[in-house]
Amino acid sequence: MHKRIVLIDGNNLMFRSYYATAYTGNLMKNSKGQTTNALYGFVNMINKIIDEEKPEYMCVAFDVGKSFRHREYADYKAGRNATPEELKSQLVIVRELLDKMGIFNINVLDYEADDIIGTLCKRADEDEEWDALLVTSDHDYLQLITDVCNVKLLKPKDFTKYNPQNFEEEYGIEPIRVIDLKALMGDASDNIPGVPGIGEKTALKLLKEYKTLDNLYANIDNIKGKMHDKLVENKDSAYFSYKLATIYRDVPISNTFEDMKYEGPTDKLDDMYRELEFYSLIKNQKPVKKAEIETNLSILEDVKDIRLDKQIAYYIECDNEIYYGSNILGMGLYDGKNLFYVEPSLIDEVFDYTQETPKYTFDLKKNIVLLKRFDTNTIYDMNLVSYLLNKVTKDDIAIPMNNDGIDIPLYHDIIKNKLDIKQTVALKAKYIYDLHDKYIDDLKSDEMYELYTEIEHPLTSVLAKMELNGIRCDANILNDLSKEMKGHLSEIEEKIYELCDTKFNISSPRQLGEVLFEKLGLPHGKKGATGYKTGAEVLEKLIGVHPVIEYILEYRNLSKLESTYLEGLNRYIREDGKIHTIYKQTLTRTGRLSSAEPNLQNIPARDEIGKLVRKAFLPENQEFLSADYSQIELRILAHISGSKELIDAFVRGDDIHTKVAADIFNKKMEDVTKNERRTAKAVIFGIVYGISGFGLGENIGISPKEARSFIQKYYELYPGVKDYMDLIVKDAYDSGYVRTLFKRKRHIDELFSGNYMIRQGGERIALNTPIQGSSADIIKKAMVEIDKAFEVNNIKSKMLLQIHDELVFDVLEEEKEKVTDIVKTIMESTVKLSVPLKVSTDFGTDLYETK
DNA sequence: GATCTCACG
DNA sequence: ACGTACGTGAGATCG
Repeated sequence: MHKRIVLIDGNNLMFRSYYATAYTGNLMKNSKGQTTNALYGFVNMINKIIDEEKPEYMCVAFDVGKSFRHREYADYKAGRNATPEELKSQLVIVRELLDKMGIFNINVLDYEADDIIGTLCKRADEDEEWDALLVTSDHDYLQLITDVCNVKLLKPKDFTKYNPQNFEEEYGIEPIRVIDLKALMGDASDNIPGVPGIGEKTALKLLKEYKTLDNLYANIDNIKGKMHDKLVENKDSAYFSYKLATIYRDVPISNTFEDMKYEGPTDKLDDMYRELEFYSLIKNQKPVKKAEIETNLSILEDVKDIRLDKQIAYYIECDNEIYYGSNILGMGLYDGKNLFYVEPSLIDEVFDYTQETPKYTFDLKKNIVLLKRFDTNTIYDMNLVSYLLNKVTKDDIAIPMNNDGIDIPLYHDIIKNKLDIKQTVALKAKYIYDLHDKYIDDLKSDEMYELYTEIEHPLTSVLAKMELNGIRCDANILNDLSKEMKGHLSEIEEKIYELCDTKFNISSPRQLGEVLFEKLGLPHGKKGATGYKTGAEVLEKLIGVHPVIEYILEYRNLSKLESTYLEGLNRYIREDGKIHTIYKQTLTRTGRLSSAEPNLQNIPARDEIGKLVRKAFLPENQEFLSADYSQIELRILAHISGSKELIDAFVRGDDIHTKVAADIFNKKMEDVTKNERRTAKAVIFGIVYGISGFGLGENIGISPKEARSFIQKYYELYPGVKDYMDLIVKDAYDSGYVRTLFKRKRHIDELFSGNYMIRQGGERIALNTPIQGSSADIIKKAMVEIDKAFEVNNIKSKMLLQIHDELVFDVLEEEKEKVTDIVKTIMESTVKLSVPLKVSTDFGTDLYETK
């Protein structure tokens, strides 16, 4: 019976894990600031190996410092980037982690991990009793493959296992010839020179013919031409490379295989995971906690058992993430002393009884919609606060994933213990209660307490009203349009098949690409990850090249309309004839809202045919009122940059695009052409997004050079804007975050990425977030005030939709004037900037007519 | 579940 | 040499 040992290149797997996620710039960290991304990936890999191979013996080898190769060859591994500090610190911790996992790990001074593994492999080769399996992503190891010694090679997606047979099938050479292969082709990552001009393809071809490097040089005269000369010239380099690529197999290692027996993790492992905050990996929960929870929990029978002298926390669970119309499963309640489970039927009574008591919860908006009940004494919503504080939350759990140093059981412990709904909701209530003080302190010290109390918290009730109210949508109108569209679609479909002389699925980008660019041979642009790109941008350039293009564009246009808006929206019309969207208040990175199930913030508005969908949206009362901020983002840019020129233009009431066009093109405003205004508009938009000359050029169809000159001109004309851009980026680099007008904070980890592109992206985020986010702050504040004003003035009209810079109301005929006045006045004056805020309003009897 | 495409501000 | 505008949600296809 053979014994088998699994030998793992620890350095290699750690590097792999690190770089697998590091490029995004979002390095995973625990709450103490220790980077943990490589460790997390590493543990998962090790667990996978254990799971798949069930090893009885294991050894993980590491490099420490420089090896003998560095002495013999000064340039060895030269040109390699220094190991990042974030990885170095993890390479220290990983050893401790392996100890706790009960896995033998080793390093030997002067040698690299592959030498250690090579040596152990040699032992297995020479000892009848032993087999070995090597795990790495380094192809060098393939030279070690023998009948008893296989290699599990980590490829981009998964492991591939190699033995001598399947290796030879794939490469056409014996495993040991991997050394000869490296001698010829070299290895850029280790700075092994090889023979310049010979790559993998040629090297493999030569070795298939000559078997070995020695034999190749023995028959060098059989090779003709340039290759002959290259090989002769670089013979020394080839042999030197051969030496470098050879894994050394006589490292002094005193440990025996028996020392490397794997007997499962130690009981310290969970503590280590806890320290690293790898909660999902913790397996052995102590049942103690479960018992504690059970003894403390009681089912509420009499609401009078609830203590009212302090505050109480509650959490309500329902059976669907789309909470509108879902079923309440139960409520957890904690009064500072008692932990209750409340049956759904008793919830209302609890709110009646506790009316005067301050309450804390998580996701107040959901609660209001579920209960159709506004509790003015719910003064704290942990969901909103966690969002502002940038806490990690998970949707299905909806509780921050770490306990922030408060002495309560980790949420993960609850999950692992498979607590029932009663215990889960009760414990969630306790979390909300216990973390309250700390979170409020954090809000205050992070200067976002006011943002919370003045804007986000009151806004939740306003949004709940909007969701509960819903917007009327006429299914008949959608159906009629749908019928019409389907007719058009099948006509167009036939035309396309005819023109392409083949039937295929037009909605499949892949099939469409094949037909257009291979069958019809049309000129194609860039290829995407999986094939040709067939987006509207690409197709529009082909208009006129082939008649089918226009039909395809129309097909796309109509099928989008049909599936997303006509059929799509229809599914969301409820029994009351209305659509009730869910506004997500804790999702976007900038502070904007988002709308889902369905999304009512992207109803067609530009395209004439698409806009027809809007005819299905009808007021309950007489009319819709739409009020939208004109150029709010530019006004904010003017304000926060303090650009005198831009501020003056807005104060004068200039048409800003015309004004900028006049400045850029150096002419009077009245002489600006439509085209020039359009160009200026694109330049201004681009500035807000941090565009490049290339991007602007693409966008408006001019050369990058010309585009750059426009941007340059803009900076010269509005130096304040340029100064602001430089300053905000510098600030972001210094502090790691940016803020909006109301101090909403966004951390930008991308700025600290090793990847240039990601850093550039981070700079654009730094530029744009204060603008987009401040705009969100302003309209949110306006919404809160409008809601209050409606209440005070006993207005029956309703706020229905928010579309980032626009509000839509359902207005009673007799309130038209008053509502318009309230809305416009509040929106324009809720925040005083150094430029005026302008709001334009419009009425309509359906959404198509409005605006 | 990832990818592509397209709707909105 | 490379890649190139911010923030969203949703439907269809395909491995």
